[in-house]
Amino acid sequence: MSPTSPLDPEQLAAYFALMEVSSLLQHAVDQQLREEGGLSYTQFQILATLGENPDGRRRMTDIADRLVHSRSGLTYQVAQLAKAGLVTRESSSDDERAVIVAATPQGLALLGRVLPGHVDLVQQLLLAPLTAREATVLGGLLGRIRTHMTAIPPRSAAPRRKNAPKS
Amino acid sequence: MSPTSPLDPEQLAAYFALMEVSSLLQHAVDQQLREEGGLSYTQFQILATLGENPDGRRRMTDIADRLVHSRSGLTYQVAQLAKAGLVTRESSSDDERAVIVAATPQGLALLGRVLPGHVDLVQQLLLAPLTAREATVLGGLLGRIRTHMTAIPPRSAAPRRKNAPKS
DNA sequence: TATTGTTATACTCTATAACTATA
DNA sequence: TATAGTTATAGAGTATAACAATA
Repeated sequence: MSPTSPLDPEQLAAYFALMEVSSLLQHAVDQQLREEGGLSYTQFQILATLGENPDGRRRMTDIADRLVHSRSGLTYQVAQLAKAGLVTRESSSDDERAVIVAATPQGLALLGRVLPGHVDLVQQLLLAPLTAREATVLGGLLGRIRTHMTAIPPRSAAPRRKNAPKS
Repeated sequence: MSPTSPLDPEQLAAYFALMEVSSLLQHAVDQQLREEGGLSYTQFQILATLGENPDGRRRMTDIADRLVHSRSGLTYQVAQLAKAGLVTRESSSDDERAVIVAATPQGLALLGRVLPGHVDLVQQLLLAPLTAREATVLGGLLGRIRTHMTAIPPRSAAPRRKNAPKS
């Protein structure tokens, strides 16, 4: 009655190391962002997503799709950013239902101010012990996993989402 | 004024992929654990830590060290587990200050009930797209990073913890 | 009818600081 | 004095469900 093989030690080690490394990294990065910019990691990600676009704008739904959030969670976070004057919200002219989030000059400035320290930290914590080639290998493997995870989301172990509310 | 090189595309890709993969995996795993066992991922980790020991016991501090928590956060989580009858707490006979957390039979039973689905999910989401060799390589790289992160925690970007409460 | 987004609400979790007790 | 752990408290974040408006 075991649908899959029970993970050999090598696989277990990979899993544990992944979880521990990402946990430590998230913690450290979140702290740096709060100290240097008063931003949570989530807020930073939203701002960085906006910064990627040349015009610094993006639809709510597009942001949500990238960052896993529930809609309401994104509304909350964007409201925080707006309160801080880092983004603005306007309704789209194309689709009156849609809301376009735009980074303000202050938002982009803060992003620019926080980014160097962020990059430094990632460099020191995550990449320092790897050669350039190893970093590429790591990125390649994780990239494939990401593709797999986002493509195969049947999530077979937790399939019914709308059928069995369980209680 | 750039203390470190600004991350080439390969490095950036590795960083982003790591964060996205771990985020997706955490989310999926947390959901499975809640559905099948009513456990948060943190609670599962505590229980699993106890399960590792032959006698199913461990000191609070030892758990906290492994799982990054603040003391009070661990107290809270262990209290939740105790409330659910999954662990008990007794003061150590060696050191009257210390508290020993022990998994109850129900706790170990729940762990056993939840583990197969957990392993399956990790297998399907994380490991399926990798060959055995690749999993080993991934684990090796991440293991080295973990060692580095836990050994070098000068956390140079956020050093003073007790000096500058900042406000 | 389906989609976009917000709101209300309730809950989980985390962290800080003050505190107790033992070493 | 230093260490182990708890408590009080307060805040941040998240999710669900109900809702309004547009497509």
